[in-house]
Amino acid sequence: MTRQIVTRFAPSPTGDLHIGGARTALFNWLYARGRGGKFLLRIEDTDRERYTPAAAEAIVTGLRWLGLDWDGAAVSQFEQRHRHAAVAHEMLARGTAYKCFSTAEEIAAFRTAEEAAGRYPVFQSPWRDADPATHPDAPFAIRMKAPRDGETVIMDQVQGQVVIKNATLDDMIVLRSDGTPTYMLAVVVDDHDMGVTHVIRGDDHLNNAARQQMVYNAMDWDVPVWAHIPLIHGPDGKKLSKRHGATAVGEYQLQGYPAAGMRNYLARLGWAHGDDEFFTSDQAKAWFDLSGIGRAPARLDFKKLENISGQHIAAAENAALLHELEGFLAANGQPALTDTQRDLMSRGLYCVKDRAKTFFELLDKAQFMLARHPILADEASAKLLDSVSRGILKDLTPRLQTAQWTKEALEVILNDVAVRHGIGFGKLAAPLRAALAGRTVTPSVYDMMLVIGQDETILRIGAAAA
RNA sequence: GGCCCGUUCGUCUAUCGGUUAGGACAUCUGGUUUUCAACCAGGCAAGAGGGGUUCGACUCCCCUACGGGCUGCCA
Repeated sequence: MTRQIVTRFAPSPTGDLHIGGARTALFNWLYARGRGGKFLLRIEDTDRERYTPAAAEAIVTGLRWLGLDWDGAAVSQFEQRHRHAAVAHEMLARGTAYKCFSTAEEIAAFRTAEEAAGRYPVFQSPWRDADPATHPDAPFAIRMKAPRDGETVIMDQVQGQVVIKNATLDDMIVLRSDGTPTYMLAVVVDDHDMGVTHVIRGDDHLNNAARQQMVYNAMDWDVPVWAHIPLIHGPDGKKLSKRHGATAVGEYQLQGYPAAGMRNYLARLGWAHGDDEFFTSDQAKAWFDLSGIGRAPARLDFKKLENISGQHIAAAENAALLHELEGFLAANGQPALTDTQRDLMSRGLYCVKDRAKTFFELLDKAQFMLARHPILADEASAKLLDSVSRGILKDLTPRLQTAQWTKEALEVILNDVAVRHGIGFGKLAAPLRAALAGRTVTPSVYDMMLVIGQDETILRIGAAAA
């Protein structure tokens, strides 16, 4: 029996959940969930100067919206600091780490001097092999005693075999002079303690993996499976930043993208399963594999996001779609739907959902269900309600009053009225659309009449024809 | 500067030595239509450059160019 797969998402809470981070979380989630494994969440909050509870909360909110559920409670890395320190001291005891009394100022001075001389060597602590008897009674940092010769090989599921010469790596600090652990130590200890079997993260950590692997070795721990995925770039190919527009997942929710569409789009960024473009999360879980991840950074394409988003809105169950729409309204600080509106929407969603790419568009197309008579005609549709058209609408009204409210019966009536006035159906539909919705762009006039019902239809036509 | 990673249509990608280099989004043309969306038919469009290896390279190797990352007592 093979070990259960455990993945994790370990963001640092420095702001909102970044779109790149969201994709990393998605990949971890897909990998674990598709294999009956566990997906864990750990907040890397060891940098107390930058940490804010609001940022940690934003990450949780973002993941929840995306529908990426994690197992157990979120782990705070900061709370594990004593455990990290204990491991650092164990490394000391094992002789795989040593006390370094060089001060930050000394190291900085060394570096500036070397750079001024045109060199960029790694700092080598003079205390690496110092006799403990010579140790001063002063604060010290604990540095890992990294091998100086040979090379460290990372077997990466995405990048392949990556060889890094040990001479290019310095003895990294694992425990600061104030007794707090560094990130390099903390990740390894936490991942080990949490039983993480697969580390799937951005390739900005690829070089770090070599140093972290040294910590695993120093502690005789099993090295996890590495998978370093390329970062996401902006449409111009540069590193994604604020000027590219939305970088936080929360902004995508506010812009009206459904979570399922977001997951689908993000999954296709840097990963492919043959020619499949549109798929559900269940399919993605079944298909997702590390071997399908590309090695080149991907760019954001909002047009494609919109397209995928529209497909997911069209394919959604009405009840679920309505529920998510209400979440969208709440997130945007919009008033909640009234019972009447919700009722109309659940009956009429079918005729608007396949023509909307986002919830904004969906709401716009659904305007005829949200409004009550009298309908305010916008400028373009008001022009359609001239005296001739109003006359036709007046003529239509008595027929509607006695009509059986089915599409077939309404078709007979409208066609008949159009013929009697010697106009094409389009000429009749245009003012009718204006009367019913006050817009020039709406769903089919039949669908609108059937959804809002006979009474409301007659009231709206009456108001427009007056 | 050093080290590491990358480079197929505008974009996301398929291809895992032999294909007319495929699909999707976008875009263009035509059709359909009750407006919009959708839909149908079709078009445009790619292996960064240069060397090798091989009967044969998008695929393997090297160099160059370009892009990205790391190089902290940040994460």
